[in-house]
Amino acid sequence: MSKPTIYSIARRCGVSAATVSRVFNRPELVSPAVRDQVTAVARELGYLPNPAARGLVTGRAETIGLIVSDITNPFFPLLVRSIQRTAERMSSSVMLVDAEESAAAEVRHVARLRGRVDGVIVASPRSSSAALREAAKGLPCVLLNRPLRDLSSVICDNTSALFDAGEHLHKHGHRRFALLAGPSASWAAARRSHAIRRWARGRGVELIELGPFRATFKGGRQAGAALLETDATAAFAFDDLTACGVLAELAGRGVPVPGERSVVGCDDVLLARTVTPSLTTVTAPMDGLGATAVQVLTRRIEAPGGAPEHHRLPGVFVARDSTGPWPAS
Amino acid sequence: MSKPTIYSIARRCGVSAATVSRVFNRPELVSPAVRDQVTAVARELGYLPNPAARGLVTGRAETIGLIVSDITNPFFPLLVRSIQRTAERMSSSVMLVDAEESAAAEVRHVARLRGRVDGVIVASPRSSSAALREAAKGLPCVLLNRPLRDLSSVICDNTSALFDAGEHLHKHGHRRFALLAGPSASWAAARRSHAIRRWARGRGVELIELGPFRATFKGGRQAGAALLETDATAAFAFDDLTACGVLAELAGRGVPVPGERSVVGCDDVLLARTVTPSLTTVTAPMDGLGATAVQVLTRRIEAPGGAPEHHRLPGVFVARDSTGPWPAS
DNA sequence: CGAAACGATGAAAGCGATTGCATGGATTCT
DNA sequence: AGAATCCATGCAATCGCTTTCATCGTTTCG
Repeated sequence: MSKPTIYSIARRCGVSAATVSRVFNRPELVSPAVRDQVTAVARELGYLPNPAARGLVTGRAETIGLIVSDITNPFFPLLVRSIQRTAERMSSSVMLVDAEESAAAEVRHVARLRGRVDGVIVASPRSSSAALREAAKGLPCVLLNRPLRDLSSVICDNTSALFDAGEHLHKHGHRRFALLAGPSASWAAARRSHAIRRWARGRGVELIELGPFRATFKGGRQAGAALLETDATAAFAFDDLTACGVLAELAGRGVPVPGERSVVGCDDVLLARTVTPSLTTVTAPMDGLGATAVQVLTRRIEAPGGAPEHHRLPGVFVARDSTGPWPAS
Repeated sequence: MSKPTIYSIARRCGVSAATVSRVFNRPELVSPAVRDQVTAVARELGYLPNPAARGLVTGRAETIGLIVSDITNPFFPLLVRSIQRTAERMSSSVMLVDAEESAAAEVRHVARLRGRVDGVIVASPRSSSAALREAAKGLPCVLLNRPLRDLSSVICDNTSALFDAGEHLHKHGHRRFALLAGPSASWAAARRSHAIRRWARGRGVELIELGPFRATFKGGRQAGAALLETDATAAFAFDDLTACGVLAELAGRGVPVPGERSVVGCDDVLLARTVTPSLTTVTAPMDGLGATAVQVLTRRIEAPGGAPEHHRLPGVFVARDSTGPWPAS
């Protein structure tokens, strides 16, 4: 007994295959009686439409591709989850691909995905803009955390939240700050550094720039060590992972946080709430980012001609325990 | 100018579509001259075979499904990466689905995947054995970290590594141990607890059983608190995440590790090397687990009738800085 | 030299669905 | 009542590819 098809159902119901197809796609075109019978038989036989066959005629795979630069980065899991949820609501599946931090792999993978998916989301791409543009040619594509004029993009803007972070520290009495810069190839790193510089200049406080450091725990430890060679009392880490490294380094050297130094992270990954002390950071609107990306992509899939959309979602500052008054009360 | 198909290529080359198809699938059947010409024209036109059309006739999607119980658990990223690599080598893609810790979602997702994939890997399933069996009926399936007679499985066995861990601690002078049990629904947790109990009994040392605790950082902090109410000098945490929680709790209360207490984790996730002190733990052979799972699945896809395979890969004990002599020297 | 074997190619039949068009019976309008 | 609509359904083409079988020109062998 091979897999049930619309034909086996049609035969059993004494109708044509077209009618069976309609029952699933345009039920309003079928009389209630037939509709019910077909539905019943389909269930009984355990019928499942063949996606390949459907895809062949509709030209849709009902699947989107998601390329992440590094799946081991704690930033991504929540993003993936949010994207998956949204996609599922639009009844598409997600093909996840990990580029393992390689720009080359990134474009290779969008090439591979082409044809198997209706469009792709590239999260925090490492590739050059030119490479991305080329790779996405003729394929609906949304960039996450990387603006690019001719492609759609959804970015998280932490500028104002970082201002808030600065103000928070300033109010606590801090006057000498350290900027622990992230990887120079990262658009987000550049943007964050820029925001912090701007704030410091506007506030007229001292800003010591260190780095760039890699966006890893280890990079954070190095940043922590570098921090201790300055007399900055508060530091902006590139992201939470780095901030955790800083925390670990300071803890290892017996430097109390926030007693002697305050540290702020960025992104608010799971880790941020769980380290000790819990991280003061900037919450990225993960759900919003993922949902928006999927929606924009869906729009581009349905109207491939349309103009690229650009969305900017703000992060929000959240104070926890890694920042405190200076001098310590 | 619509997408190139084997027909457009065939026309341009003055051959039949069948020949073009053969060039890609059974090149040895085509004369070198024709083969080269077709290849050249295909490249020139940017031809890509349509997976839906191919899938329709071959019945293969060249895709495998991967269901993880919780993508935010640091155990998974490396596993995903390894599975993806292996799948890619067999030129299949991976559809990743996060079950968000829900048993119901797990089986729902394997149902959804059915038809879109050639088979599925379910990693650390939460569902009941009966539910899994039912869900996998007629679909090639491999379970990761959950043995089940009638389905194939690949499991990581830490029994002997945990013995090593015990011996390591015993040699360091520890005589009173705590077992911080993991979630009762987890097969891995049960197995680990069992191994530790067996070792302790064999060694004739005292074992204080605490828990079960959730397999989260927070669960770990609770476990840490519970640990401090006993006079055990060394503790076996369920996994690294939990162990990190324990470490954080002890650090928060000013209890030096490994000075006053030793802690061992399990899995050796990225986190384990990066926390302070770095975790003594049991390294899971991630690459092996992922690769084996994909290979077994491939075999089941190609020979759906075959008997289920069961693979057991041992973890290996690795001593780092969270364990030390007792009493401290 | 004729028969057998072979190698390269083409014609055509699906794979399982969607969908535009035709059909025919029932309903509604004048 | 006859014409005009409308609704439910069927027919058949189509999506792009794979694959079996037939064909036909060459080579090889006895």
